[in-house]
Amino acid sequence: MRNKQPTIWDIAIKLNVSISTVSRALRNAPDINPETKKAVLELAQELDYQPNTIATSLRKNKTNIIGVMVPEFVHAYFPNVILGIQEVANAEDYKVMIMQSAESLEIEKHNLQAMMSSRVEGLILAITRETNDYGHIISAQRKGLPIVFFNRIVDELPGSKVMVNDYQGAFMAVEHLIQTGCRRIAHLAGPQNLTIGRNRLNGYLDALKTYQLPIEESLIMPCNFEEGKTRLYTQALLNQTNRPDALFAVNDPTAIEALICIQENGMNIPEHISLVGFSNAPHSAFITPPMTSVVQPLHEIGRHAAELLIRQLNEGTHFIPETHTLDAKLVIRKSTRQA
Amino acid sequence: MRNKQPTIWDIAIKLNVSISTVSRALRNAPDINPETKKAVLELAQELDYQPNTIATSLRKNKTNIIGVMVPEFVHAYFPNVILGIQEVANAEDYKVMIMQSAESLEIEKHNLQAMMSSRVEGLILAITRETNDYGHIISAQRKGLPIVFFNRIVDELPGSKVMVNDYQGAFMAVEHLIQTGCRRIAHLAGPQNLTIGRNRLNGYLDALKTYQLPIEESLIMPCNFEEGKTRLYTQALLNQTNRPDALFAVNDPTAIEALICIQENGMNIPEHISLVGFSNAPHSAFITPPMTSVVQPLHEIGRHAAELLIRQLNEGTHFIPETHTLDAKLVIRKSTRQA
DNA sequence: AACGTTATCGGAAACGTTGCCGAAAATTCT
DNA sequence: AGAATTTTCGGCAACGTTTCCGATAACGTT
Repeated sequence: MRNKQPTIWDIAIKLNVSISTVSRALRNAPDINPETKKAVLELAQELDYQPNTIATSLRKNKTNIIGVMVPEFVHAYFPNVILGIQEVANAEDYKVMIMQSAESLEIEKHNLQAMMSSRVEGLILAITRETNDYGHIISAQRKGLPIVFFNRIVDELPGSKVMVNDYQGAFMAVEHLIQTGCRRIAHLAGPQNLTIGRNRLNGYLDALKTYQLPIEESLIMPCNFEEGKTRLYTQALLNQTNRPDALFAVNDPTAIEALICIQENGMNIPEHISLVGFSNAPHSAFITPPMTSVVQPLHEIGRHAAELLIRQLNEGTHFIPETHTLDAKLVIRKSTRQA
Repeated sequence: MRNKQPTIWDIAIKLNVSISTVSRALRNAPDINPETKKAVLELAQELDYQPNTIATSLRKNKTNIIGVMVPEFVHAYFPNVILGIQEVANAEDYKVMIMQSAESLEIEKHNLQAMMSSRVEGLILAITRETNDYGHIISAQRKGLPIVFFNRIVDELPGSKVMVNDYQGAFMAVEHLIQTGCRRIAHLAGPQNLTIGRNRLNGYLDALKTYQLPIEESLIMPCNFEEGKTRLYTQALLNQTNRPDALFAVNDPTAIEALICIQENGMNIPEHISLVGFSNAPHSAFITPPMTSVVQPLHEIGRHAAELLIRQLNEGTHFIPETHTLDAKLVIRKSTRQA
């Protein structure tokens, strides 16, 4: 059904010149008569000629495509990062090929092969949570595929990385609680085997130290991202005789669970107790009360990843991978007291 | 930097056969000795050979890529549709090339050119809200590009279409408001150049008529999907002396903006005012209060669109475009009163 | 008048595949 | 045995471009 699109051949025939000449006219080659160039361009316009990028890619051995693979894109996190990627990629005349691995290692492998087959020039990758074997990734890198990692970082793998500063984000959150008058600040902590859990705990601890508040073991609850547990630990905190006046949660789902528990106890946020989350997803703004949360610069993550990748593409072998750590931002809403 | 990947040439040399033979071995050609085939496949495996799809596409004049262009994908709507598209596309061995037009006609045109240039075999398209000139689309279709439209439908354009029954969904939503006792129901309307906007408005109007409620122009606000505008119009509604007791929003982002505005005015949902959205995004369940909303079968939309497109690709010129209309469902949550 | 320069162009190879056509080798049939 | 057939393979053109290299013509220089 697909009608053939016009080629430089068609243009050459109609103008009675060679395809070389047409080719020269269409790019900005120097050795061509301005008049013939004008004629070619006009005819190209008239025929609505679109260069066949397939042929160009084959000939030049360059696709101008960078791959992006993420575990999913139905939540706002990855789409927003991709937006940032596309911004700089488009500006640098790269196209973006997006794939999603659905949190499946099998699909990740398969997609990676497809990307190699499509000859993407580089890859921006967030691995699945079940990816514990890196053979396919290492193999691709060994074949010369530059990869930039983000969100899910594996220290052992070479390549540039873009991450957010969990420590600093946690510090700011707790600092804000302190500055708004809270003195007994509990932490609903994440798994300590993940750097994300450790870093956020450390930010919490250091903020307390900096402001010379005592650190109490009984205020640090290992919720570990586990649904249900948070509720129990929050209840335990509320039952303490000297109940905390603020909660810093390791992420937003944890914070929301705590919020529900607090409200069920008939307490008000932030009058009785302040609450801060750590955001993966920016819709924490829409709950009641809108939640104060540490938000990540999603756009910026994408921009940095794309910039790093494109720099590597340009600089070639003497590019040295970089790790960029971006600061998080504290967005103050209504779940904490006013300063 | 990119190390050259192995080609059938490399395999041919090492095995002392011709490239034709290697090619035959790699696809499932009949006229080849099983032993040589085995040898080729083993060596290909060992070298981790990935066929160059660029070359194949050029040679076969077939890219096996279908394009998808959407106005945005930071809200859950389009990503979920794309998921459905990918499901059937992958099953049929098509790859999906995703682009987003950022609600800009300029970008839409540019992307369409890029897609033509990349020789996508067909396109699944949701136009931007500012697309009122269809020259670029018609021109692409005239060149033989099959296009399936969804979400934003233009009746005048030929091609298959997948839509949800906006009229029926809107009718149900307003009917529910009426049945739960609301009498002054406002509509935060969408752009009237889009059928989606018109149909939802018509559903609203007909529901009012059916239940013999008066239609008031002052209750119909042209929010047009524009961020910021909704807030102003909602405020205007709340300022009316005889303020409405219910809002039916043309989509969820609009509804959420209205919700924020209402809450900022210190009013309660649904006690003071009921609110119904029309779902682009299924996380309307997680806001406070959880929002009553017309939900669309997003996955199914994607599946239908991809199936229609691929059928058209297979059947060629004697394919007759179809329009599929899928029913929406009203999910009653807490932003409307109980019946 | 013979030469070198310059501007402009055409020819042809190449990118990695596929697929047609025909050749050689192996097999079967008279 | 030779002929006919089948199996297996190699040669080659083609897909649409880019790019190198050399050719032609027009020009200016001695």
